[in-house]
Amino acid sequence: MGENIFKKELDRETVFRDKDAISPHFIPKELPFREKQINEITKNLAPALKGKKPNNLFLYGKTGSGKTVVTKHVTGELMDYAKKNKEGVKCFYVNCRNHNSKYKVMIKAVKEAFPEENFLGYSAGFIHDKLIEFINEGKQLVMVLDEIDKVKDLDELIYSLSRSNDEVNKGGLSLIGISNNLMFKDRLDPRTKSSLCEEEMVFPPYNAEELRAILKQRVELAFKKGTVEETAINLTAAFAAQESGDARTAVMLLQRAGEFADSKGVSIVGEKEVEESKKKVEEEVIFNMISTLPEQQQLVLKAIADLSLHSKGIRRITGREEFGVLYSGEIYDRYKDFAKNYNLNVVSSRWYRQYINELEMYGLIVTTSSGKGIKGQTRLIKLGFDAKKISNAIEKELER
DNA sequence: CCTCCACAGGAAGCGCAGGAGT
DNA sequence: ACTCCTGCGCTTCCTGTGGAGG
Repeated sequence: MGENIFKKELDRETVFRDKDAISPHFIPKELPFREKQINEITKNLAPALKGKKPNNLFLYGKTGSGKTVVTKHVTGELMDYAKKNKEGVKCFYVNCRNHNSKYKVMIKAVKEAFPEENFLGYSAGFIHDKLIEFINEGKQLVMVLDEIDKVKDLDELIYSLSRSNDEVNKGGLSLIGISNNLMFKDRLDPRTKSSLCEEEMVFPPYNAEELRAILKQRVELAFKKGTVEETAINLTAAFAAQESGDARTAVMLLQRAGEFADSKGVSIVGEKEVEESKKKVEEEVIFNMISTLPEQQQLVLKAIADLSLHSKGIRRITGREEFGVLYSGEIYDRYKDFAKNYNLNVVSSRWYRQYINELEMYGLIVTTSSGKGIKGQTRLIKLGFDAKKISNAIEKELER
């Protein structure tokens, strides 16, 4: 009673100083351990300032290895310089997850070139001509295509872009392609490949020590002084290093840990908060996995969860006693019951085995071949995560 | 040792949807 | 707009495998 709820919310104690600085989209001024990559990209793009077309560039590296952030940093600097010196250089960034076709990318490009005009609905030919017109004024256009593997007709896109360069006598168009999928290059037309990969660069994952330094830098920007314990940073770095050196998840983990501290009204972020936030992230990952699973696989998983909850639990396997181990056959029987209850069709046992294999690949279950003590040959199946949580998650999904 | 059990997983083929070709 | 093709999810059929039990 009394105090306004918004005032209360705003007055709330927080460990953050500038929360943006720990969001995954933030681009820090300093990018440690990426000097080499920054230099190379800079060297590659510099000719644009002298009116020469830079080489096309292909950047590869796992998620959270700094590809996007480094590229945005360098192109930002380039634009700064160009603006001050009135050079005819323009950079723009496209995430191909949202712009996943040649047409969409081209639209984005001309919109960038002529910001005051609207091009939606125009023919592909018109768009192409418009782009040529822009470059022909002697300008250099640098396109950054993030997640470039998501473009459906990439061969055509790259072909028509490189053809554009032949059609103009001044100016040029170059691109920086970014991907975390190295395999996708093999699916490309050889000409596309050689055009896109005039220069290539690999971004290695960060190790624990590097992650620690990155986190420290971000903590300084985003958190109030003394609110984050050293051990919390170390633990976060260790977690993220385990998970393939992804700096983005590291940053997210710490952000969440801070939010946890705030919501609990604690003024210091310690190991406990980091652990809690990791647990939460993991749960979300599991839930996301389950919700993208086909209905039938959800049923199989539910059968496994249900049996591990309600069976006697302990079984004697090769002398040892193990908890929550199930036979393939009993799971199939339970699955059939579930499917009938939900009025869904029942797949054959052969296909059920296929499901089991896939669930194992996703890491949701663990399987072993049966050994001594069990008649016949079967697979022993165990849930990879807490049965109750999985069971609840599937329950929610099935009541869609 | 042989047979049976309780499966594992390969091969072939079927029906269907959605994209390419014309 | 039409066919044709291809990939996908699935069933059917089949052979293989390691231990239990007589």
